Amino acid sequence: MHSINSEPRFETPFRYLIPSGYDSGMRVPAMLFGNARTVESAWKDGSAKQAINVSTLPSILKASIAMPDIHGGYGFPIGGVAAFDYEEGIISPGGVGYDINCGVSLFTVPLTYSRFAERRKEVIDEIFNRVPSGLGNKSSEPVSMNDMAQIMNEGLNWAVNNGLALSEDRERTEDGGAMKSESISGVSNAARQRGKNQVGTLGAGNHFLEVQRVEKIFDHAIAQKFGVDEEDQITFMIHTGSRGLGHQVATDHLKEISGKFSGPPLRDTQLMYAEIHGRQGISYLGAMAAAANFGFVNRAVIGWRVRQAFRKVFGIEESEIKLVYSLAHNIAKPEEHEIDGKRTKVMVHRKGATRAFPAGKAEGIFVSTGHPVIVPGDMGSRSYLLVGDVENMNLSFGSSCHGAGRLLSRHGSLNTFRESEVMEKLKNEGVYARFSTRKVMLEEAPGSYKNIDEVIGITTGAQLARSVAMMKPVGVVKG
DNA sequence: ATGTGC
Repeated sequence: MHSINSEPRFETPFRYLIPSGYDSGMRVPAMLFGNARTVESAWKDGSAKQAINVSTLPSILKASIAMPDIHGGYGFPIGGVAAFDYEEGIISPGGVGYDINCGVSLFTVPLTYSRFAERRKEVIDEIFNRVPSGLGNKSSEPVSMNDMAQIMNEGLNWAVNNGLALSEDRERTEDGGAMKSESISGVSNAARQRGKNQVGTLGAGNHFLEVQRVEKIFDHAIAQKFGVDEEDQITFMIHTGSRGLGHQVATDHLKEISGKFSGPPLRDTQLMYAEIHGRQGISYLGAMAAAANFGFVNRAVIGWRVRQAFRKVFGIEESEIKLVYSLAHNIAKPEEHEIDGKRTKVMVHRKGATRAFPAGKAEGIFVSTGHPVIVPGDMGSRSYLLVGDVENMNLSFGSSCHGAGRLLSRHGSLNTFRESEVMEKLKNEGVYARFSTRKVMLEEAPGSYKNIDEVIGITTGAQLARSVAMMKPVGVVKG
């Protein structure tokens, strides 16, 4: 049926090609970074098919790309990267996801593990009490609508001006924590109302706050430049996004774009898109940037609460706790890439994928090292700090993976695990955990996620990123 | 992922 040239195949041990001849609608190939097992899993759960669907969209360039942690998402796969011609191309809210600027931040604390362990429970309880978590949970200090406008327009600058972040945090945040928004008028009043009560809140599901111990440093020179000085050092990681505000922005714009869509029939209505420079595209992009800025502020404010908790328990000044990096793994942004030997401006969609430009290409202070890539594992497992590798500009639009990906469904986890054994397992692993609900504890139980080491092995083996350090959780706060 | 499932 297919010619030999259109058969999907491994081009290299970690690169699986689905040629554009595989399916009549494909405009470009689909390229899955993975091994035999992850690729099989992508065919099984439908996410490989989703990557193929993305390759049929107008103005897509080079390839529809997937990271080794690919799994099914809304229209576009999670773990997907797709770039569209900037001048005449499209923007698709499904290629960003509902949780706009879902992302991760990593901080270092000047404490060794042994000193931390003496007061582990005290400081984790302190963090749990200062950082609201769980579905629908609200900030203890709602901001004004005027603040909301500033947060959406100026991003992290708002947090710095209000004493909730350090000035230096800006150079350690993607895009300085302030994406340019043409206009925030595309953020509905409902979205703003949801956001004003959620500054500094963690949320639920796989969002978490984790205190960690640096277990292994792979690249001492890069680690030191990132501020990760030695093994046994304490770090903390925050994984959350733009909460109800970003979700509302996605909902509003998908509805608006779908209602007036006039393009050719889509394979999947969830692939709905707008022209980048059309009225709807401009409106969505402005609102998306506003939500992204809210996400950067949210992670920064949570980081500030944790800094305060460490000050209270250990007497460490906020300024001694350094941000390594805060990044977005659900975002679309204009970038320049070389395609077929030509510099081309593209709108890169990364959904469950991390920008990871290598040395020489990276933004600001990271030009000499490459961008840090923060890859959280599941609780009780480990997380990785990577750095963009030189080859990835040609392979993946300078992108890397973002996490482990679920193994069991939420429902499956609820049926599989028991409260007592989860707590026992965490305790045995040396993790003190606080949860706002029992349901989330079970849904996020160790064993619910794929092995993070396999994802990292593929990511580094495929030369998307290089390992810098590995961290083990020692305390967890979850929704 | 998300104040409201199919």
